[in-house]
Amino acid sequence: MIKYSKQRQAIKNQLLNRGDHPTAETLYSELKPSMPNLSIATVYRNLKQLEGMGEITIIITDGATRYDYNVKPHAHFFCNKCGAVLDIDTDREQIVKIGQENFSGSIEGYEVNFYGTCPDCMTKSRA
Amino acid sequence: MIKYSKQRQAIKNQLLNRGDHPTAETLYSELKPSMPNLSIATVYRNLKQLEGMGEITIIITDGATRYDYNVKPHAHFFCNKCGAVLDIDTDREQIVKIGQENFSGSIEGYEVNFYGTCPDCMTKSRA
DNA sequence: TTTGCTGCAAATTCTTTGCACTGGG
DNA sequence: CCCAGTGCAAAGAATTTGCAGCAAA
Repeated sequence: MIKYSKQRQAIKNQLLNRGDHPTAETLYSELKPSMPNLSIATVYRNLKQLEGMGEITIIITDGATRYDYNVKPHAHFFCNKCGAVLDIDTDREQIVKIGQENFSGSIEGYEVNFYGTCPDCMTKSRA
Repeated sequence: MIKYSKQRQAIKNQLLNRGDHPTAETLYSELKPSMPNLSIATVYRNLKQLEGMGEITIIITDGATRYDYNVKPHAHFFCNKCGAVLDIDTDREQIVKIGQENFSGSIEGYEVNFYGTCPDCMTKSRA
């Protein structure tokens, strides 16, 4: 049985409020001030548990793993200039269809990552 | 200037001959018998260098990083049953278009991973 | 000869685990 | 009460780095 814990609640809130894709370390250091004896292990344990319950999604990146509250199927965009990680809405049907075209197995899930220059950096470099 | 090294050559060959997506550890243990004082550090260094030169592609996975000789744009398929990593040909244009539909930045590259049951496992479970 | 490459081992980084303790149900 | 959840520190796994010797160019 899953019990309530204020640590888990705080982690969920933080992820939800940020709306972006922080690492476990980031969440930890943001929560630490208000919960001085929070442990990084607790953060990892809860993130893993939340993922198991389907409440969050993990994003495997070079270096550290990132976590995402978003439930809707979408893709991620990694800016090569500033390192930002953004969401891009994509149509599940279309993606799966493309994969299925040249593959006879069964596709149950997918993950799409785009790389390039984010709108912000494009604006900056134009200035 | 990049110098020839038999270690690097061996790593490239192994990657090319296998045709699949081994981890650095796998390559290392396969080459070790014929090169007894090969070091895992050398394997990592060369894989990173080859990636920088564009000769190979890295695939970031849960756990360990995998390496791929394939240059053509394609997607990867991860079998949830047997853990196999396979290639799926995909059309670059189509994928980038889908991303671009809801995003104003510039998409320069992408990576697509599919998850599901591979043809082999489908056959087995049917038996 | 010069400078990249190698092997080795130690160091890092990210994440997980063991354990005694606390607190929700 | 009982067991999931916690904090801490130690353990792990994957990868990187420092350095002295070796070997391409």
